[in-house]
Amino acid sequence: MRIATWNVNSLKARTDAVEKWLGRAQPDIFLMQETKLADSDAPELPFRMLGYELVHHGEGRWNGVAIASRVGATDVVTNFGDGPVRDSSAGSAAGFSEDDFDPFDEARMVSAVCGGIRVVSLYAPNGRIVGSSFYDGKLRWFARLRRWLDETCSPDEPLVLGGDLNATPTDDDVWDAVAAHGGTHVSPAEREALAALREWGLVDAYRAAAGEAPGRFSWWDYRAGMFHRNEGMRIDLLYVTKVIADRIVWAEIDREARKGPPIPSDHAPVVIDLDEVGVSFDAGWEGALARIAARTRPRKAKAPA
DNA sequence: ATGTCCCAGTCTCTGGGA
Repeated sequence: MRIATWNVNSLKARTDAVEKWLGRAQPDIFLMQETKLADSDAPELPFRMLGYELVHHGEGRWNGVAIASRVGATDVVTNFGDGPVRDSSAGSAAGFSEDDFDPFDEARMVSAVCGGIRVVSLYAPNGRIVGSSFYDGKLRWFARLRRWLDETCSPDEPLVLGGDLNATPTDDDVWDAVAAHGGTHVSPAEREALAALREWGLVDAYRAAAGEAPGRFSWWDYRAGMFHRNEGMRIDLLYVTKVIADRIVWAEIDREARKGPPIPSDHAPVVIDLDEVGVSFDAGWEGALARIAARTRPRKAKAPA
């Protein structure tokens, strides 16, 4: 079982790239973010031609999350079950004052049960500036996510929560914690929000498999040659329950997919493979994580140019 | 190095978001 997540930065602009990548990577379950499409414009047919059922939750111009699955998709949940999001197709929706911003008006969460696993595709708010209402909304969004887990999910079930979380778990996940983003993505409150997910019962799948793996990022700004200098952040995460974690046999961030031409997304896909048989967590957390890391062999970080 | 890319409308440029 192969599961992947990728912020595609417009599925419309990236349809060809995504199709090619699906043909090469062959994920069974594929989470997407920033599709930037209305549901009515979701490219269901191209996905169906490749054998995937597409579950799309969008609003038009911005945001948008989706799940493509070739192992079925049932029990769909959007927006934490809290009701419809806005329509940002038209320009009238453009531009929000700080007072208008509400992350729960936006298409940032979709979930389905695929192949016996509950999967959740997430696109966390950016936050923009620490202390802004956008930042406060980001923290409220993370709190809602944790409450949704508390109320609807169990840490004992097979669950994969993945996507662009727009936050780095630790300083190891950012090229320069001081230079990064004027404080967002690295702030203590954002990291506490991620820690609250792990404390609920989730494991950072890539970190568990790859070990320290310095310099392995999933996002690089388009500007200033940051990709070629490998100045990025690991903000695209797959957080999984223990019953999933103990089946991980391989994990990778597909840096090749961040290269052009044509113009790529500014994010790279994150991929994990699950075996049918897992290691046991019974002997203890650290031991299980060490065994997961021992049997996986992600590539080394590419040296900066 | 305030360096790019995506979107829609004001439509070969601009403003907004990342």
